[in-house]
Amino acid sequence: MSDKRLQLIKTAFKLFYLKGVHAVGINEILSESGVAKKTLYHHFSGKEALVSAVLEYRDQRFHDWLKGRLDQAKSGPDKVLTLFDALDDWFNDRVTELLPFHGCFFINVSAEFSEPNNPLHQLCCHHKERIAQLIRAQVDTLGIEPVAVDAFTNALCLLKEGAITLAHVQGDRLAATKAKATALQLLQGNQSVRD
Amino acid sequence: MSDKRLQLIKTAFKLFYLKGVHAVGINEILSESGVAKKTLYHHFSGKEALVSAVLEYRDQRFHDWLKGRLDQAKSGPDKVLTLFDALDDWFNDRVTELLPFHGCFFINVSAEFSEPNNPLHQLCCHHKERIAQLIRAQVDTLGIEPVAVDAFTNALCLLKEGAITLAHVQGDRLAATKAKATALQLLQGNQSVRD
DNA sequence: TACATGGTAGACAGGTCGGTCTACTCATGT
DNA sequence: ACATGAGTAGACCGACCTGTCTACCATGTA
Repeated sequence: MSDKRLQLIKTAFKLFYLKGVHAVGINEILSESGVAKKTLYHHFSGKEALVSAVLEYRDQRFHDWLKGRLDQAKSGPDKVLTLFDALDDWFNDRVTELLPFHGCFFINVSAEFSEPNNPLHQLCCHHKERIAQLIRAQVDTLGIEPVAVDAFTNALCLLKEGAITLAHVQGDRLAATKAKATALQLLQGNQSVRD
Repeated sequence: MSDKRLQLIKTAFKLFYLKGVHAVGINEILSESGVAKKTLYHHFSGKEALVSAVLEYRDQRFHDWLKGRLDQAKSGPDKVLTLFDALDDWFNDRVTELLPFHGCFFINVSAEFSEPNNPLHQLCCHHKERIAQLIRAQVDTLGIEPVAVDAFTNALCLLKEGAITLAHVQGDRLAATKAKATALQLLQGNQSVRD
């Protein structure tokens, strides 16, 4: 990957994430990154292709970060509860590699390109599916019945997205903590069924 | 409220909800609504004031609709589970007054105006708080301990927002059903503690 | 040496943006 | 009879948008 190309993607992400895609013009990205317009159109066919590349870039960064965090979890309930500790760090700007929290980039982009068959919207959907797979793998380690794995994975994904929304729209910095408490309650409920 | 003013708000909402605020120009709203530009600037000081009025309009409609649904619930667990039946109808376009589902308008607008101190963002936050109050009132009817009321209200809000996000970004039309199942599990967990 | 490649700076084109303004119509209340 | 206010149509302004293009500069390779 070319130097300038990456530079463009990083700058574009920073601005898109902060202000939204439609609110940021090509020229702003160029002046901020110090790259010439011709170079941009050498690497990307247009703005949409740049947005697409930015989505893939963020998908990779976010996925890697979360996988790293989940891999560190001790076996047992911690395998899933770590998810909410990671979210808590994200919401409260303790993860420098993700930049200051401004909601989920993919939810934000989905909001701007809300048609389900829009390619950018589909990239956002794909990201969410990858993250859900990551969570499912954690739930699998708990050793509960397959039906319960599905249900619990769904619940964790719902709580995760809910926490992101609360943290962003309502500025609720405790959202991850609340979600963790709910997840713990579900976990205990599951156990009592088994006992 | 003037006839033309309401017409502008309705048309603007339809377009903003479908395409996003930044993606829709004043001229499109005018030609779609058949209102003259001068009339728009007679009723609103600018585009931002129009967006603001649209947010208030949608807040009122959504709040009234949800309150109506929740009021119909039978006493007992149904008081809170009705919430997810209502969401299910919304996600699957069985609520004509809310227009075809394109996510939560307030989450979408928050994504485009993500600075917490932006007035439009704050209106979105205010809407979410009003809806949360509605839910809290339902939880109150369950007659559980005050501490549990807080926790359960938080959980329901998280599940609600999560369901909206899943339904929108991932196009998961079953999101409300999944959230309902999780809520039911929490409800049963709460009861087993009391027994 | 000759030439392709990736880069810079920035003028330019065609279009759209939000917003202002003029000139006109029409109903209503005094 | 007439002023007022709400409305229409649409020209116009300056700013900004995406995207193209020219002209030039390095650098590495055949």
